Amino acid sequence: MTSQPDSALHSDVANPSRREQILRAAAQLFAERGSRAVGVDDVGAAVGVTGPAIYRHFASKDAMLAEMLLRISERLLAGGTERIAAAGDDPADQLRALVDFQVDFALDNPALITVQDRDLGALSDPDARRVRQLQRRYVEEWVAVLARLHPDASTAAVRARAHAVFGLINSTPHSAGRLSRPATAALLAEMAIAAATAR
Amino acid sequence: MTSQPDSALHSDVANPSRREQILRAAAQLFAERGSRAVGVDDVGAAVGVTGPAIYRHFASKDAMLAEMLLRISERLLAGGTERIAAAGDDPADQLRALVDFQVDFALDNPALITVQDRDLGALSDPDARRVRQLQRRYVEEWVAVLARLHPDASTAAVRARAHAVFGLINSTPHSAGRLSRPATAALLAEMAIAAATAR
DNA sequence: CGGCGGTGTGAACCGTGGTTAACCTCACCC
DNA sequence: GGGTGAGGTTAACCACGGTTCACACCGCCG
Repeated sequence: MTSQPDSALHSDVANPSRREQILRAAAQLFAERGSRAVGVDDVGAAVGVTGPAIYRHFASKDAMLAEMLLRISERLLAGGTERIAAAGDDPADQLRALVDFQVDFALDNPALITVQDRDLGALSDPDARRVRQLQRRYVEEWVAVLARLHPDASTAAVRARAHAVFGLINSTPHSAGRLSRPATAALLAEMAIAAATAR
Repeated sequence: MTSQPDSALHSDVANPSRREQILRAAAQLFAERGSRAVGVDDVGAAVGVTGPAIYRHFASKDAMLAEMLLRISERLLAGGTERIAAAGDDPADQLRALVDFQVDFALDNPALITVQDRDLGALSDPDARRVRQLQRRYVEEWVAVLARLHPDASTAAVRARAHAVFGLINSTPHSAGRLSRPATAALLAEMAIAAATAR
């Protein structure tokens, strides 16, 4: 799951294609200022290129954002499914696996977390629908696990619980900094489990 | 037509001044689409008026947003201080008071919650600084209480914990709907306390 | 060598949207 | 009853930013 010699059309972390560089820089800028507040020129400048050069790699600014959000949702859904499968049958183990996964993702990609819930509304209707569908499927993974831990709770309550746990873990971008990464991870995981299993 | 001579400069909930109507409509629209995506015309239309009419009540669109965010921060800080004072000396009681307060606020004003952390970056530097200062003071109220409950935790850890609890409670806008208000309030409060006191 | 696809540039185009200007109406008041 | 000021309206102004265009550069392949 690390660097392959890139036979498959440049998707390396070490030597990213220009397209990839743009996507990363854009994610960073979008997270800092909001997608509507950053210009195409800003994104270009961030990778050492002028604004219009972007259009050699993306059809439009909106297409850039759409691809960004779709990727995030896909990564989360795929990762969640995988972690659950690897965790065995005990719902408590599955919960811990999901929590660890989400905590790692949030700590590794605070910018993506921020963009995902701030700029979803800037997408075109069809794109927004696809992203929301992926997000919903991911949430349902959590709901299924939480439902087994709270057998007598309504699905509405379980879903609200899932969203609350996301909110807790995704608070990372707000508290970024002072605490060390492993300490933050341990703290968030502990709190998330406590919140998820409360009552 | 609607104007009612209000002894105290029109700040009624039942019969709000035009200025007040605008602020509320704007908060709603900003929450739904983001401040940069809603036009002055949209805000005007929402209160049955044309766009430029806004300028009879606000110096600019940015001034509108600034006043909105400043009020939120002030209400939170004032409310937090008051609830702590009314809760007595036991930090556990103080925590519960803060949690209940924040839960009520979040459930009563999901739009304001959304706008506050999404559009802070759209403020002018001086306005943003004032809002951040008020927010920081509110956070510090929480930190003080949490510190007494976790005597051997670093301030950085306690601050991260506070942000995580905010994230949990402020998840309301995402899970809005299906569950009844009192049920949601009870669930969020329970989870927040569990997360705040975990370990 | 010569064309060709891929990438980048500066200039120009143009819609959108915040803001201002000029004018209107009407309740209120001396 | 005419002046006044608050609050609206429409039309115009203007800056900003996404997008397109025409052109340049360059590595590569036949």
